[in-house]
Amino acid sequence: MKAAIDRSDAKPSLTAEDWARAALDAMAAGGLDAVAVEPLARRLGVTKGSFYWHFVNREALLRAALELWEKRETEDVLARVGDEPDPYARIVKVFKEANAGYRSGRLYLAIAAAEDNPLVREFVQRVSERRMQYLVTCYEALGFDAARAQHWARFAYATFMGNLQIRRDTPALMPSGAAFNEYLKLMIKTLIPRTGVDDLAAAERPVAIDGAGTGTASHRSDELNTEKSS
Amino acid sequence: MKAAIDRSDAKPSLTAEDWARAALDAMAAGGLDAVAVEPLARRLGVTKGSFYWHFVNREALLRAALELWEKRETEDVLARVGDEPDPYARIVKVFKEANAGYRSGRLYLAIAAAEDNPLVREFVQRVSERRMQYLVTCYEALGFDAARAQHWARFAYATFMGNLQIRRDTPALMPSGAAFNEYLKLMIKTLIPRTGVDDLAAAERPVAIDGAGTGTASHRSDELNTEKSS
DNA sequence: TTGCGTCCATACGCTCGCGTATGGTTGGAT
DNA sequence: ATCCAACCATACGCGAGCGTATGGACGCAA
Repeated sequence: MKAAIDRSDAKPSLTAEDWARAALDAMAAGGLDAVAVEPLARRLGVTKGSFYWHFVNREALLRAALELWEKRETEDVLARVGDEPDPYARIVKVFKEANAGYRSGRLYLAIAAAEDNPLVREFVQRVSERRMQYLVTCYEALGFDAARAQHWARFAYATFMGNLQIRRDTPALMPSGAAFNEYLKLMIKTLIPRTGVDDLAAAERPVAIDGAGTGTASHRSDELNTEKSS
Repeated sequence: MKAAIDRSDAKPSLTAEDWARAALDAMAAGGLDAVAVEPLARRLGVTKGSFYWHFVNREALLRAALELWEKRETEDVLARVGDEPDPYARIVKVFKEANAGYRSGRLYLAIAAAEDNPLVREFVQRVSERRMQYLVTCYEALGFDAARAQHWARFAYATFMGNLQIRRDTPALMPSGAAFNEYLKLMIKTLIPRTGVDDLAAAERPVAIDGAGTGTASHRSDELNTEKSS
């Protein structure tokens, strides 16, 4: 009855990326100082001897983890939505992805909380600015001028970040099911206004001016069957 | 020339609240695990011997600090705006206070980042829910029904929290001066809609129905001379 | 078989923070 | 003057994490 040891995916040696992944997991769960060599080694079923073969010290692991994070953040998140031609749909997708996933959002909050570490701060700043820049281009594609696009992008990004915070700190205040879809619809409708009717100086630009073509696209904020995993 | 020791406010013994204040400062700067006995003692110019006279252990200090924080949060922040009769002006004040102060916001982010600690989580949850509840009543006073008030309050609160995050993580993306006032004006105008013209189901309620009187108050979102200390 | 490089275990010293034990120094009441 | 309590310093043991120094075990090529 002694089950034969399955050698298929047991432990064919660890790689540096395995350590980086584990470091990110620990980060999401316990913050920066959860990225500790000995606890991680125990969790991976090895000892420190393994770690100090792959990395020179703890900071090297932290850097590897942050680089892996930045790579995921830019490749996966943005590249997956980047092929959407309609800027309106792009923003909607970002919002839906962000509020559905929550896992990467939670990781962001954990990493950003350690902004006192200069290395962490460097990565967080880059990732955050890139996200914002993406939103800015979306709003510019919708016909907003640079200043207005900046404001709306910041507005939307702040709302998105705040939703992550609410979901983490007071999950009871974040609705689910139909109420969540209503909430999402409200935010989307509010944060992506029709270009000429936006806010201040309403009569300045009568309608979408930028020749992006896709300007007054579908604008159907229904079929919001989000809600993947909590 | 040996200057006489100024006995006025030198060190007439420390109180437990002194320790709690120092703990909150440390928390804002370095997170939860910056609330360490010996480092705090060094910063206060004493030794651990002093600490363990006032508190039984580290957790007692943490609890005292969190209680002090909750007290500040409810007394100072809410009580200072609570005497404003107009609900519209109340929301505006909350937004302006929040975006100007930043010190209490930064502290919130630092504390909330340690949500893995059950004690911290308890306090964060209470404070956060109370803030939200306050906003909900504001929106209800504006004439929104319960569900809609919930959605708008959550929306506004999320935006506010996200602004804190942006200001901390990428301060370069947060404008200052006139541009900041524009940004504030945009958010206020967007997040406090006129009651009948709000969003979904526009024709349901023709105008402010709740007899709150102050419904269609001033709505002047000018004179936004915010910007106190960065 | 021998040799070498990869990957990891074991053992050690160091630092730092927690908690305890104990003694010392004040100020005020009697 | 005396005594007690408030307040703090000093010294110790403990655990945990970092980094180093080794010494295996294992695979693979010559």
